[in-house]
Order: sequence, then C-alpha cells, then structure tokens
Amino acid sequence: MARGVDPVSDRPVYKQIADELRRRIETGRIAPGERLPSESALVAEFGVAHGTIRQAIQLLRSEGLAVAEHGRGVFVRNRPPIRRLAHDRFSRKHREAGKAAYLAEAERENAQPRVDVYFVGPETADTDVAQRLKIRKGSKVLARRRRYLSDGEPTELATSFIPWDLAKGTPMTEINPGPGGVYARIEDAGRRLGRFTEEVSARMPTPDEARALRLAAGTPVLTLVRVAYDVEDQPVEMCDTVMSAEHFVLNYELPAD
Amino acid sequence: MARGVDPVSDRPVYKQIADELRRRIETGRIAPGERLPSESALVAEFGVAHGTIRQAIQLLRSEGLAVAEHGRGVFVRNRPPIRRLAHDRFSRKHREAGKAAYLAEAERENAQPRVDVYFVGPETADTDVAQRLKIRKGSKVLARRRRYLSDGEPTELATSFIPWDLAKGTPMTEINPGPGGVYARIEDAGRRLGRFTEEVSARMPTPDEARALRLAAGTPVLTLVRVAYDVEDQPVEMCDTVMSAEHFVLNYELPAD
DNA sequence: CTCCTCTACTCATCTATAGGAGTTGCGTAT
DNA sequence: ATACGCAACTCCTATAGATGAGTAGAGGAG
Repeated sequence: MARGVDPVSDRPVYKQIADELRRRIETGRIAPGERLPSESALVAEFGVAHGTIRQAIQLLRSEGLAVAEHGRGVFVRNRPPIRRLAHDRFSRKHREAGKAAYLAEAERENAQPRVDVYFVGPETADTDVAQRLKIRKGSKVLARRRRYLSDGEPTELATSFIPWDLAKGTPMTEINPGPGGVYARIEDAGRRLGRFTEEVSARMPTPDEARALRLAAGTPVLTLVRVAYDVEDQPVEMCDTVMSAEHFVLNYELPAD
Repeated sequence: MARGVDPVSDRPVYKQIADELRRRIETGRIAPGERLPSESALVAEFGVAHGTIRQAIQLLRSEGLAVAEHGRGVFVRNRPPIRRLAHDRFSRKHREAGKAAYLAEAERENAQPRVDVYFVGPETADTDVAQRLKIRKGSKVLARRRRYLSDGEPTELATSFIPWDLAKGTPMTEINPGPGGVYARIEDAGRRLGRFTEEVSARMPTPDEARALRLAAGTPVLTLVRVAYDVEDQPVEMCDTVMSAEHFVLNYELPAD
C-alpha cells in the first residue's frame, strides 16, 4: 500500500520516496549516524518493489546524505569536521619556524598528522608539468607523491614536481626533506620564494582516488594546482593536490587593487 | 554470451561493463558527442540483463563521462569550455573601467553574457550572513539573487547581501545597479574597498541548483563565499556563489610572506 | 510543398524474484 | 568464561519481464 507516494504523479515514485526520506533526515527525525529503515522495511512501508527502494536510496547516496554499509544498514551521513586552509599557510614565518605547511595546519587543529610517501624519485615532465615549470616536455624532474592523513583518516593526495637541476643532491630527493619541508630546501638552494599561484577546481574522484582517500560514493574532490615562483618569478615547484571536498574549505584573500 | 566480462570474477559484472565502455571512451573509440550502443545492443553484446547494462551506464553517468538523452541515446560527454576566474577580477582597475566583474570576464572570453535577476529586495540576515557581515542576526539586509549565463548556458548562481543601512536609497536596490556593479556603488557610498576574502569548497548540488544550472547528474558544484571589506576592515558585502565545477577554474595568488 | 500520423527506435520506470556476501547476536559446547 | 556455529538480519548483484514516454524518420493526406 502506497503511503505518502502517489503512483500516478508526474514525479517518479523513487524520487518521491527519496524526497520523503530526505525530509526525515533534514528535520532530524533520522539523526546523523542513525540507521535508515532497512530496504525490506521500506518495501513494506511504501508498498513498492525492492528495486524502487534501491533507486531511492541510491539517489540519497549520490547526494552524499547517506552511506550504505554492507550487512549493517544505510546510515545518515555524519558530516566530518572541516579543515580550513588559511591563505597564509605557505608564508615564510611558518617555514622559518621549521614547519611544513601541513604539519603547521595539523598542529592548529590538534590532530595527529601522518604522511605516507608513495614515491620520491626522478620522472620525466609531461606537457602540463613542463608548461607550468617552464621547462621542456620530457625534462627530468623530481616527483614526490604522497598521502596526508589526520588522526589516521586520509585527507589529501599530493604530488610535487621540482626541476631536477634544482633538486639533485639535496634533501628534497630524500623521503623526508627535513624541517620546513621542500620549500625550505628550495630556499636553502638559494632560490628565495616570491609568490605562489593556485588553481582550484572540483570534480568527481577517479576510482583510485576514491580508494586512497576512502571517499564515500557520490562525494566530489577539490583539486588544487600550486606553482611556486622565486623572487625572479621563475617557477621552482608545482604541486598537484586532490582532497576530499567535504573535508576542506580553502581560504583566500584578494586585495582590492 | 559474455564478451569481455567474467561472470565469476570478483568485480561485479556491471562494473566490468562500465570499465569496458570507459576504455572505449578514453581511447577515443567512442568520441565525445558520439552515441554509445543502445541499451538493447549492449544487452546483446555482453549477454546480460537489461538492468545490469543500466547499472553500468548509470555508473558512467555518475562519473560525468556520459549523458543520457531520453528517446535519443546515451552520448559521450562533451567537455564544456572552461572559464578561468582570475585572482584580480575584482581589482579597482576593472571597476573603474565601468565593468562589473562578470561582464569583464565574459568579454575576455568572447561570450554573450546574460544575467537573470531572481530577486532584489530586503531580507533578514540569518546566522551565517550576520556573522560574516558582523551585524546582528535578524538585521535587515539587501539581498540580490541572480543567475549568470554565458551564450545562453547557465554558469553560476549568486546571492549578495549588503547591510541595509549601506544599500538603502542607492542604485544597489535596483535590478541593475549601474556601471561597475554593486562594488562601484559601495565605493560611491564612501566606503572604499580594501580587500576581499574568499572561501572555496565543493559539494554535490541540491536538486534546485542542478535544475537552475542545468547540471548533468553526478557533477559537483564549486561554492564560493566572498566577503568584501572596506579600508577600515569593516565588512560591506558578502556574496554566496554556486557554480558548475566543470566549467570553472579559480585562480589565486599567494605572497610568500 | 507542408503537415500529420504511424512506426520503430531510444531511455526511464517499476515489478517480482533469486541468490550472494557481510554483520550481529544468541545459544551451545567446551 | 570463552569459543564456536548458526540463524537472522543487512545490503549487493543479477535476472526477466512490462509499461511509459520522448525522438526520428518514412510515408501519406492535404
């Protein structure tokens, strides 16, 4: 028996059911972390087929409102704590305090930081990297691929590229580049940093990214490409970052002139 | 008969089929704009049930790789042109040239701009607006709700809030605030602008947003909250913007110290 | 020529059913 | 008390069909 759904309505039944469940979530009738009624309970409640209920739940999942756990149930999403990245996170004062940007952020948030280094070593620059670093495509660069975690939860994937001439023979080629991070080592190499540019966008994650960041289905990622320039305005590093969009807010400041 | 899928594999059949179709798209065997084989053709090709094909296609759609058109077919997505928002888009030099930021951008891109104004009028500030504008919750503010289009395609939704004391009796309360936009009128009112802050994040769109921006299913939005401050560092305006993530890249510049 | 209808195709929705796999908790044997 | 096994629950995958609704093209009526 259809309860609350109108099978002859213009709006498909599965959307009507999703609407009803969304309402319950938004009004707090089903609180964050709580379980939704099971598929079979919803079949009974709304008097529709199993597949229809499944479509409705799928919709809520794609909106990021619910997550399914195999064998346990479907749960209202707990909004994770949000990490705000300050616009001055790469300022020299933090670097001189001996802190890489990520560790400085983590400290402010009282979280236990961890970095998994996937790879550090030479690679050849693809078109995009070459263009941003103003070097020839195919040139040798140092690549540093890593994953950042906070209290054991993965938060972002980052890959840095540094022209090989600048990186070779320095601690940048080590797993741990030392206090202040790679940017401190670049300044040690005599290239004083002048400015950074950042390009921000968002998209759906690739399956690999979803796994590495343990993303729930239907949650987007923020992508950030940063290029560091020295005071001569020569690019010295670029960093490609992918982060779970719902964990992050990026803060920027623009002057009025 | 199963062609290219292994029904006893660990990976579900529908994902294997999605993998195969994704491969064809990525290798260009099915080019952007081209049609995928019809559902029934795929049922025949892979020897599986209709529902399984549907699940596979749903997956590709949620990844933004394909769009379905009712009655016509499923097409490989055409990547829309990307709009890059420069970090100096609110600089005084553009404003003094009599151009609002959006129109200046559109001109650079050779696109036909249009603005649908949904609402201009007084509202009461909610908690978030009040906090950002440093006014009391429930205070009167001018709200300006609008949608921007480029060559007829909707690109972003924006809502501005301006303290009522500042807006009342000025052209800001009109549909068209005049040359240079609202920011020019704020300066006319004697509040010289000093800086802007922007907070960027991303999420899945609400159903309303998806409709207003004509978003394909499974594509995220970028959200941007900008606050304008005068030279006394008092907030004078905040603007909440929602844009299709795949249309936009935001550019920022950070000083090194 | 234009307009209409009809048909054959497309995707969208929905039903009904079946077995799989992961989780939880209870009860029994040790 | 602890460990094991099992039953009952959860969601996941897949099948097989029916009906609806939008689109495109062929062909006939005007």
